[in-house]
Amino acid sequence: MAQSDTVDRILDAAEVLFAERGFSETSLRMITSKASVNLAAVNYHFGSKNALIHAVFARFLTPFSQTLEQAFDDLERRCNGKPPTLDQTLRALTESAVCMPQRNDRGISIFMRLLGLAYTQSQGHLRKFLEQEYSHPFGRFMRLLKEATPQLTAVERYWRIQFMLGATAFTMSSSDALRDILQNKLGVETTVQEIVARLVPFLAAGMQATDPMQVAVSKPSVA
Amino acid sequence: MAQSDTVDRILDAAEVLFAERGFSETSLRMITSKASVNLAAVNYHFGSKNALIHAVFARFLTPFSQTLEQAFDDLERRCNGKPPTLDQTLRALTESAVCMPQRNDRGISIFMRLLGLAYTQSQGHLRKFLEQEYSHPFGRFMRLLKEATPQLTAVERYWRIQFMLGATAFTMSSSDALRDILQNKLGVETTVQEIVARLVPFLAAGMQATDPMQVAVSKPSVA
DNA sequence: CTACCGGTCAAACGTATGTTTCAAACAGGT
DNA sequence: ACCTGTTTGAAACATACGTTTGACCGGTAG
Repeated sequence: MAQSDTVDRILDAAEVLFAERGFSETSLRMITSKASVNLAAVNYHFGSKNALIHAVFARFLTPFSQTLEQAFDDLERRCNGKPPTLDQTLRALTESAVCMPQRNDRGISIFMRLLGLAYTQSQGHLRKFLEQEYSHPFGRFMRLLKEATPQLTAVERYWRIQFMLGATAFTMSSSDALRDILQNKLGVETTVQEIVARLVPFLAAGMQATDPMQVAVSKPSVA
Repeated sequence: MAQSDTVDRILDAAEVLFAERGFSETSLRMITSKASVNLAAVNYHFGSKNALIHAVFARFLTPFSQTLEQAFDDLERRCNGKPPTLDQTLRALTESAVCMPQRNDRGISIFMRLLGLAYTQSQGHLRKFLEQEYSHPFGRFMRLLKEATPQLTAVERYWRIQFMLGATAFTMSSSDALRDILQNKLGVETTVQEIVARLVPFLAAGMQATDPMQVAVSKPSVA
């Protein structure tokens, strides 16, 4: 305990509380009291609440983006030259997320929810931070998606990617609550791995649905 | 102007600001100054900020749920006895939403985003309010979905409904921004009706994907 | 021993929030 | 015109927030 584990205690507490309650609804006083550190420690070590939020994301996202880039490298090498399929691309992403070394068993669940919140809550500073820090793996994922769905027009693909993002971010951002509901209503336990295993086929099927606009062009009066 | 349009001005302003910034991030002072009414008017007319949030939802959701129930009535009458298909059920929902009398053209977009926030932001009071106020049409929609997808287990169907909700709420909530991006990048105009026309086949395809868990049971070692 | 320095602590700061107060303005019925 | 209940107005209220301050502690180097 020679040099402060204060920083880690703050990050641990902040990560959990942010995931449970959102960013604005979580005060520094809640965080510091959960972490059993002094209130001033946050501003001393991180500078501001926003910087703390960035640090929480960076602690997970930096190793994750490295894992992901490597997974993409492996995937492209295995396909030597040919573009990977949609299913392969989605699995590379989800498996990189699931297989990250976790601090605890709820780690992946917590972080999925944080990512969902990042998209949902209007925290301009956070989106800017994520964009300029992690644009490379994100752009690469987009390129793979494009190559995996050559049958789609650019416009149709654009919208379907939004649909995928939405289903993912939304589900993950409330996955704890949803899991509880499921447990109460149907008495079923669910892991994040299971949710992801269910989500990927749903997304892949949606991405590969026949283009309604193309159908409309070729068979304009179909029921 | 005999009896206060203050109430409506507050609701109009609150609806827009909540959709743009979320609930906690929107103060009563922002709302009252945008609405050009006195700060105290909110607590006078609604009682509290939470009650104002409820009123914003009720103003849209009450007529919508009536329209929806009627659309379900029509649908079931047309199918006399046989359960409606998934596609029919989804269209009944989306068309009821799109055809609601709008206060302005962005009305549907604003409200989709609010629904998304209601699910996402941890506002216990809101979820409780929505559940006990609109459980009937919601339960009816769920029953129709169940009858339209008899091949799914209850658990799988539950999650896929969440995925659908997510894709819809997310896309609709930011459809204005997304439409602008699309126009700038690809020079394409898009209407809300078109987005819905693209969304429904995506959702239907996702809902009808083969169940990954069933596959895993019957062919455990499939690639 | 002294001087320093990274770190912690209790306390305070300024600001913004939701809510309350109470007097003034207004409407409609008689 | 005069009440009566309803609606607005400006100001204050108490509270919670993020941030800053300055004293204090425990090593380590000069």
